[in-house]
Amino acid sequence: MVTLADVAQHAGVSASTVSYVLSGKRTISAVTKQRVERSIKELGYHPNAGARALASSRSNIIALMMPLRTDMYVPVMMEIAIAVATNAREHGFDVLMLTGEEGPAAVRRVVGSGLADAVILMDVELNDARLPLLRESGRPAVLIGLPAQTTGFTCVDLDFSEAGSLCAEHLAELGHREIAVIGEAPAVYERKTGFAERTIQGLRTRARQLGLRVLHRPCEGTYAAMAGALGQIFTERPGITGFVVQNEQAVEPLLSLLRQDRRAVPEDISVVAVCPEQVALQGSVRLTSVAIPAREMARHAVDHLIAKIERDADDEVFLLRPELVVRASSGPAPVGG
Amino acid sequence: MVTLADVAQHAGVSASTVSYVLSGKRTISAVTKQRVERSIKELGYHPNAGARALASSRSNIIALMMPLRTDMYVPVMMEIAIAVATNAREHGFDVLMLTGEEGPAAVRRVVGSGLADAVILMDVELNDARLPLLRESGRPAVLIGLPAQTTGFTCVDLDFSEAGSLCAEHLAELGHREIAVIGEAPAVYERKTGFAERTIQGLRTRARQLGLRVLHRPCEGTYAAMAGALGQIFTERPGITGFVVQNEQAVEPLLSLLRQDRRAVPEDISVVAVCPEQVALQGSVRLTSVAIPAREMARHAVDHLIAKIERDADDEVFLLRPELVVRASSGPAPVGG
DNA sequence: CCTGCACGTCGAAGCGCTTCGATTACTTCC
DNA sequence: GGAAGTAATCGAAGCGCTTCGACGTGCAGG
Repeated sequence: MVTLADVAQHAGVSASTVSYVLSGKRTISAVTKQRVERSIKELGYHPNAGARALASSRSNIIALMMPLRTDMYVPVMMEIAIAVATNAREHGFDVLMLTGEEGPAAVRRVVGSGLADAVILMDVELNDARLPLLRESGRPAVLIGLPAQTTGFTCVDLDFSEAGSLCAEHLAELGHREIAVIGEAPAVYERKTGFAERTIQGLRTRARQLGLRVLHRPCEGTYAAMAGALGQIFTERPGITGFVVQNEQAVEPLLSLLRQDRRAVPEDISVVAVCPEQVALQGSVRLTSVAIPAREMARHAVDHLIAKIERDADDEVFLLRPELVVRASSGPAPVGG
Repeated sequence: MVTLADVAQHAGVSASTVSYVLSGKRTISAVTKQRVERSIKELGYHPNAGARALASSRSNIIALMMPLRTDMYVPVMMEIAIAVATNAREHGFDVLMLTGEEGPAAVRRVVGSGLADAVILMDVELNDARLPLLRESGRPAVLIGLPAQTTGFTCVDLDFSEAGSLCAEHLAELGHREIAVIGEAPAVYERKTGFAERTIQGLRTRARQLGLRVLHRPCEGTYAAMAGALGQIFTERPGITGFVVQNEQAVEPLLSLLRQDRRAVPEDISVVAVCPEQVALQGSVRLTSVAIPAREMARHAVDHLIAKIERDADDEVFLLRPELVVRASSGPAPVGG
């Protein structure tokens, strides 16, 4: 194992000089710098992470706490995770992956031991047990999601309320008067993550203003569940001509069932989804949708976290503006509907 | 920040005693032990990870190198990642998430700096550029997947060849004589990950023995691609009555298109999938399938890696035995087919 | 009674790095 | 021409932990 001292000796300088070449925290002459850099390369030197962390009390590691459950938004979570990792690397940070398994204790452990310099929390619940711990730890943190109480944290999320509102607007503009919202599985609502509620609330508010009638049904993302829900929905409200779906797993079942039911999309029924772009593009119908911008969220989260670590930036709440893209699944309400 | 020394002082013992209480590497009297443990609790002490790593040259971190691309097997990857993390924690290890982005350099960095004690590589290609680096680093490593040259590594993977074989057998037993295999997207084959090839090869070998005629078509997991492929397939081989699908994204498009085509599953057409259990259970039809056992793979990988770290266990190749579960998507070949 | 051995504890060295003065050698400016 | 500064480098302290050897103590065996 090659150490700083080895490099110093090889280059004929002191250890501190090598360190300063590496960190750039003091001016070093071009000649010395080159000599040191050559030695580093020749010896194949890699600074020891542990020693570095100990001496500088900075690990250059960000902890990313992921949801344990894989029942929801898997692609989004994965995309966020990968984007966080990629982005963090650009700032010289690595990412430690924590699962929900360990619960709030994980936060204490990772932060208390100085393993991570900062934390990103995914799948944040309204009254998340991890938040008080994190707050008192004083470590920089960014939440992906929106808890009830945001003080002390930077939060990044899609403005789901606005997303819901956009969906209502779009369908209203197309002349629809009665719509159904297929929501996430009931478990998601029970978990109090907030985003599902915010969507439906934003949608309802706008719908009221526009004179749109709304029926909301949480629904598991299986064919069976969807078939059940759909039957009920049409029995209860035969006049429904529009669907808003916020449950990526439910999208294909819905489309497939409508097809079996001889209801044409978009001629008879319009469908708008709140889902990752990929889902909207890849299904049997190119969906009119509001995208969930996973990468952008990850980018914001990491950038802000780094800013907090390095020059302790202020807390902020980033509510990303949703955009509705019209594709092939929505159209004018059928005449006489 | 509370240190070992603080705890020692508070408990009225020396620092080394505290250390030994923590590690259990020397016998400590019950009395002292309790006293120390109380002090630890009272002071809220957390050992500093950096100092520990420096002193012991063990970081208790495993690096998990994930595929960058999210074009394939996302749920499987995610499930593996989470299972790896969960499992590692049970052994007192944390998991550092590396993406493919950085390429082989990531291996060098993480291993050279002592950031990680060991590495798990996912999405291993036949002649993966990371392998030589890893081999010369001498760090314990486990590969998920099967490269051309396995010496020096422990590998964990599903026995895809056997999986293919099982699919052929099942369809042959049901009386099918001509089948089609819907494979992964062409890009997956070009990438030379091997598993897709192994499946088709195992399937072909068994099919030959059983007098089964096979048509193999790699296919993107979109409706459009699937529609195109399906058209071609039935034109080319109208007698086909069975499908084997190894592309989780293609499963629903296939079922949906068959339905539109008025071909009933399983009466007219049998479908067998090689996919995660969840996909097999959640679609419009409960699929006869060979499961991809993500968790089991993760468990094997972590357990063996820990064994290598702690008592440097031998390299092994774990080829998990696939199991075909019969569900609603396969049945006897139609008479006169 | 002394030797030998296990047990329980301590002290000190050292892991590889960062960082804070201190030092030296030049400039620059009045 | 000397004071004052600046640039480039070095030495040493110390980050918080692990670990090795040493040092009592108490007890069994000869």
